Amino acid sequence: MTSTPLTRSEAKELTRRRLLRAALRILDEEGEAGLTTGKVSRAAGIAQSSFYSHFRDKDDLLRSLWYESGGRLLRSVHEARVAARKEPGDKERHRDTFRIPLEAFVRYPELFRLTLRARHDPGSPLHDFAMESRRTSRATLVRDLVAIGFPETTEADRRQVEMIADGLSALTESMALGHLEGRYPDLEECVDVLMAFSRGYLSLLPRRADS
Amino acid sequence: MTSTPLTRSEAKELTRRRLLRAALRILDEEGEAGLTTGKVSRAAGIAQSSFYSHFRDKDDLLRSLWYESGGRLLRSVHEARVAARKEPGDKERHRDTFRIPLEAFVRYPELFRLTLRARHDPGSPLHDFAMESRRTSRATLVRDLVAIGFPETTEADRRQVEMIADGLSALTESMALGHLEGRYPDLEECVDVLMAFSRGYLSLLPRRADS
DNA sequence: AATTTCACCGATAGTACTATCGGTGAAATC
DNA sequence: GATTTCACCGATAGTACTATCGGTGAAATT
Repeated sequence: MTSTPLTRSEAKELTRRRLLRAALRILDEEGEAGLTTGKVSRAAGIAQSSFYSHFRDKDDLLRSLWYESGGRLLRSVHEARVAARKEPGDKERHRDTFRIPLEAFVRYPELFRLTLRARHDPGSPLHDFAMESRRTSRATLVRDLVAIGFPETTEADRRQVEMIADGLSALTESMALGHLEGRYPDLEECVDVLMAFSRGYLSLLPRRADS
Repeated sequence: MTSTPLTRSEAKELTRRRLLRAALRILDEEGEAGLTTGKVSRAAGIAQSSFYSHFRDKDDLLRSLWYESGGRLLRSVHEARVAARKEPGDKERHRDTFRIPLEAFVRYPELFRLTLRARHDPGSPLHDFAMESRRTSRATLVRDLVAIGFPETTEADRRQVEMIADGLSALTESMALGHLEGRYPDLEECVDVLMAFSRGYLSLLPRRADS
């Protein structure tokens, strides 16, 4: 019971956070069609009209949700992945490249699912953001694979690395979804399977001529 | 220019098909939020109110779309996959297990994307159908994998086969998406990569003691 | 040929939601 | 202590969509 001598701006910021949190919950439970200014406001304990003291309109809320939460999540995954790839050849580091994104997705399930939904729904105000972030993510992964030794001399090479990157993302996401659905309680088992699949695409890696 | 002495029920069936086709196009371009009885009807060349001569309500339209088109697609994939697995050990049959679903997805892009969208959107009237069909699909794949030799004695075994099945679906779907986005014009290249990944999970297959 | 059926129409009642408006009181500023 | 600011409120205009209704004419049935 800390007494609450909140300043005006502190109180406002608190309400804003409640709105964002409520929006995320509603989105996760009912999808974008279920998200209305009325529901969010009621869930946050304010009148529907007061919503507009915090956001210009509904799209503004969604954009804020993306930038202040979702974008951060994806960026952290990329950074962690890049860091993990700094130690190539290390078996445990290799597991990390799967474990870290997996843990990030599982840590923020609503954001993870929001991203997937926005990616597939062309009508979502977040569709373009989701696609853009997907492109970035893929480009990062491609760079990592090239660093490991995948060739990108011909167009066909290029396409192949991109396919592998896409495949790895899809695999990781499906394991995270399975875990969140309660089917795969142990994340390490998920990493095991991801490692097994990775043995497959590594067979496409040409033998090094040097060293 | 065949003259058109259409019977009444033929004309009605034609209108119904136009409605379903228009709905599929709008869904693909704008998502479920963009689908209104007015838009579909106008696109099919009838008045908004006439929509209700063909469907009880909007959900009825979506359900019809699912059962008369989407469900058929998924069933055909399963059947083809099962048939392809009838010849185990054959390299070309193995490729078929990837090629056939891939071709089915690519053949009906709107239905494919509709399925993905419904799967991720809890607010969609098709969500439950999509999840159910996903479960069926997974179960089929698991049975195939067990037939190949994957153990399912312990709970951990069971989980692992399911993960592999999930992974294979996710991989195939991501390749199909990449092709539909124009990034992977050659489906055989997609099959190549899927085969490479499959080399990985096959390494989890225990050596047979007999024969 | 008379009668019935029904796909289609325009009009509209009903519903749900968005976004704006003027008002209020307490916090912030002067 | 007087004044200003502003987060919040209820009320409401405006918009978009759903689904129903009675009417119409041509096809189908008798």
